[in-house]
Amino acid sequence: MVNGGKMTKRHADRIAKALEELIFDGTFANGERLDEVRLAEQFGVSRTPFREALQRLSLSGLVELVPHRGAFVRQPGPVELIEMFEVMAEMEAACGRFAAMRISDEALDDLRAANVRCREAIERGDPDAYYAENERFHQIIYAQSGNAFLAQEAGRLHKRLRPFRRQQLRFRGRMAQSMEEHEAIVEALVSGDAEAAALRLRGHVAVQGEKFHRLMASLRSAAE
Amino acid sequence: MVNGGKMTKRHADRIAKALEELIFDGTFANGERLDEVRLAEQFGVSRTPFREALQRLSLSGLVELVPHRGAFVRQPGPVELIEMFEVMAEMEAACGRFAAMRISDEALDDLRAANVRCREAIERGDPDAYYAENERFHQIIYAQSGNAFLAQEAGRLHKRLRPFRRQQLRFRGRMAQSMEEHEAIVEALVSGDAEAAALRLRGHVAVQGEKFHRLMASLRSAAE
DNA sequence: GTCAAGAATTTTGTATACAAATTTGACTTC
DNA sequence: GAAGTCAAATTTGTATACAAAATTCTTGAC
Repeated sequence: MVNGGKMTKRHADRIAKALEELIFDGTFANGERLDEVRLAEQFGVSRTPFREALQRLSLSGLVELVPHRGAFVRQPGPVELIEMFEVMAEMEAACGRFAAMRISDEALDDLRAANVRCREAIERGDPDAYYAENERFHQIIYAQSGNAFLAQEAGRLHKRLRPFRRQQLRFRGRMAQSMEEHEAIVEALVSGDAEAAALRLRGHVAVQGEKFHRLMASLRSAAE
Repeated sequence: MVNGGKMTKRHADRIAKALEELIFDGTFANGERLDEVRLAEQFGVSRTPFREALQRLSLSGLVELVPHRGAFVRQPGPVELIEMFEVMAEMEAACGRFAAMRISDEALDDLRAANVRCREAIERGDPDAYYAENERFHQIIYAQSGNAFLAQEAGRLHKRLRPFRRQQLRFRGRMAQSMEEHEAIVEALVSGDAEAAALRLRGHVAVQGEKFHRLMASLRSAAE
């Protein structure tokens, strides 16, 4: 019972979301300080709810809150990014390991359906549609881990890495490869092979080899 | 650069820590509402920093913040607890997998030293000392994963589960068994066997078989 | 010209005051 | 007597005012 989709009209919520977007978008540069008075006024609220929003973002790691100094946006650097992907890979592997034993038939159908739409998106050459279905694919696996806590944590990290994962798909041939990996993952889940599911999901998410260079390249371009 | 041990004198920090303790200790019952005005006064501060503290605790999952209703302490129930231990086991397994390849010789010595002190604690029949060294053992492995992000996440969850892990050690024979598992883990790390390290750490942390019943029993007694 | 010390200014942290929303209780009605 | 409705009273959410800390700018000495 986690305040299911109730439309909260709290200013703090709205601002936290907005700031999150602006940080993801790169509107705010990396070390930039978020001026409380200026931005609060810009959002049309007082400092109190604005600071609440900052508090939350600091716990998500998007801003660093230095005592008596202010809030600074904190984009992950190359090292931290690699680390986060490493953890993401392990989390997805864990989800896959559990899901192999716990997934429902309906969910398997949903995965297959998502993959079909993925393939259609590739044929249309539509990376956005592909990304949307890819997202759905992974969310299903999180949920089917049968572990709500794990699903939540995986979702959190996924959200944080979203812009970077998205970027990765724009590289030539990656969508097709990703597609094949998806199908191998479903196959492992269908046959209930926990280790294979874990291994394939880890490999699917892990940033290694060519993917590593591509990530670094995208980082460099983002920095300019 | 995450504000390393700097002694912050912010009220919000102090109160967040204090509340955390009180919730862990079970001073606050499960669904209990945390009255802002009463508790803020009790802590000798105004509502503003007190609410900041609540915000943080809500993001750690220790309290649920219902809009326009208040803050309610949220002790994990049996299901969530099992789920959290499941994730903890996977995280430690991941730490072990990485550490097997990345651990330093000094850290291996530290692990052996911690184990020696563990054994001494058992001989003295001192569960508190054992727990302290056990904690150290695991923290070393987190750090030696060579992944600061993973180490941080593992540490967070470890902290959250601390009271329950501690309780587990009080059961007859568990310390000795835990000790053996520690040594098997070190052995795997020494030989650089990533899969063995992961497997053994997962098994060490996982709550299954007899441990499950014990956890349930301790929960029941805590509820009364 | 550079560096240091200190005052002025800016900015964060906290307290208080006010507004909005929810809960509670009384009163009415069936 | 029970249920519904409306008003009073809490209680949360937000704005503003004040205090404390840090930064910046000025001023003076070497």
